[in-house]
Amino acid sequence: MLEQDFLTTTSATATVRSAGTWARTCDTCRSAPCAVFCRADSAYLCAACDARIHAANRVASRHERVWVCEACERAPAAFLCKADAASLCSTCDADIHSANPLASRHQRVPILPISGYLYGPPATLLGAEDEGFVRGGCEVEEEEDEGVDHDMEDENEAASWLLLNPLKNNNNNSNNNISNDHNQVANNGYLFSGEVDEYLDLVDCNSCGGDENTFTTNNTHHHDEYSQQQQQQDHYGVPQKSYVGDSVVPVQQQQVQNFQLGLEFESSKAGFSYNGGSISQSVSVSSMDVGVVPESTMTYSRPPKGTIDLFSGPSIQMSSHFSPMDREARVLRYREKKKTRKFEKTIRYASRKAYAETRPRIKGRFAKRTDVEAEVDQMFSTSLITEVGYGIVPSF
DNA sequence: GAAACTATCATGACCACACGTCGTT
DNA sequence: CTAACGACGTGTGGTCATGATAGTT
Repeated sequence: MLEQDFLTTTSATATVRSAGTWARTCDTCRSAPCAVFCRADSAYLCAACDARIHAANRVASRHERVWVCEACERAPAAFLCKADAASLCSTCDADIHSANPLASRHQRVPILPISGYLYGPPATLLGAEDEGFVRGGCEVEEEEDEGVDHDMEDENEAASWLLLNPLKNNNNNSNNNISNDHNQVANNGYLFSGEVDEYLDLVDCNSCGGDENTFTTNNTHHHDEYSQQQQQQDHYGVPQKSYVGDSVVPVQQQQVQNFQLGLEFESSKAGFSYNGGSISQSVSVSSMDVGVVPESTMTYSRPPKGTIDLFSGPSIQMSSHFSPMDREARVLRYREKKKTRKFEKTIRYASRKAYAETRPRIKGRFAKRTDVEAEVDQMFSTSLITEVGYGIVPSF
C-alpha cells in the first residue's frame, strides 16, 4: 500500500505496453505489428509491407510516413521524446510527460515525416541507381522527369539521413579510410558524438561507418536533419543494418568492417571495455532494478571544450567477436532495454523514503537521534500506522 | 585573442538507521 | 522442511564541496 503510493514514477509507457504485445496490426498483411503510418494511404503498415509498397515506384516512395506510437502502438507518433528515445502520439505524450515534473522536463521534438525507401532500394532499381543509393541510402538520384527543386530537397534529406554525425562528415571528407587513422575516428566524435548513451549502441556505430567517402553534402542541413536520422535509427537498428547490407555497394561493407576493426583496435588501445552489449557500472542489478537509472545518467555533463568525452563513463570493453546471431540478440536486448529505461528516479522502498524524510539532519546529513526524538518519532509512526493504515511495506 | 575573474550549474559524498537478504541454528 | 535468529549490506534525502562551463572584464 505504502510502496504503491510512492511508485508513481513508473512510466505510463510500461503500463500501456503491458496491455498486450501490439495493439494494431498491419492493414495489409494483418499478420505483423504495424511500424509506420502512411498518411497518403491512411494505412498502418508493418516494416515489410511498408518496404514492399513504398518501394514499388517513385511516387509511392514519396509518401510521407510517420512511426507508430511506441507506447500505445495505435496512433501515429507526433513527438519524439529524446529522454526516453521513444516516438509517442499526442495522447501518450501528454499522459507520460504529465506524470511528474521530471517527465514534463523531457525534451520532445515533433516527429518528422519519413519519405523515400526506408529499407533500401527496390531490387529493380538497384542496378541502375547504385550511385544514388550510395549517396543517400534512399532514392536520391536526380530525376529528370520531375521537378528539379523537389529533387534537390529529396537529395539533401536523404543524404542527411546517412550522416549519423555531422561533425564526422564535416571532418572526414578527405579521409578515405577510417581505419587508417584511428585517432581521427575517435577524435571527431565518430563513436560518441554529443550525448553518450549508457547503453552503447553498437548498431548505430556500425551503421554509421558506411558512407565515409562516398559523398559530400551540404553541411548546413546536418543539424536539423540529424534528429530525423536518429529517429530512423532508433526504430530500425538491427533491421536497418541488414537493409543497409542489402542496399549499399560492397565498398561500404568493406568500410564497415574496417571501422569495426578500427574500433576494436582503438578500444584495446584505450583500455575500453565493452562486455557483451551491456555496460557494467559495477552495481548489482536485479530484476527490480530495471527501472532504476543511476542519477549520473539523468543529465549529461559536457566534456571540456575541444575534447571528446570518450571515457567519462565507466570502463567499457568493446568486443567484436560476437557471432551474428549472438550479436543480434544482444542488440535486440539492448533496444528492448533502451525502450523500457526510465530516467525518473524510482523509489523502491517508500518506507525508507518516509524514514529518511523524517530523520533528523545536520547540514543535510543524517544525524543521530536522541532518545527523546526517537520516542517522539516512534509515537508519530505508531499513530500514522493506526490512522492511515500504513505499516507493513510490501517487498518486491 | 588571451587571461583572469565571477556566476551558475551539475554532481558526488556524507550521514544514520530501518529494512531486505542470506546463512546458520 | 520450516521457523527463528543474527550479521551484513542496501537505500533513503538534504546539504555542502568541488569541478566544469559560460559569461564578463
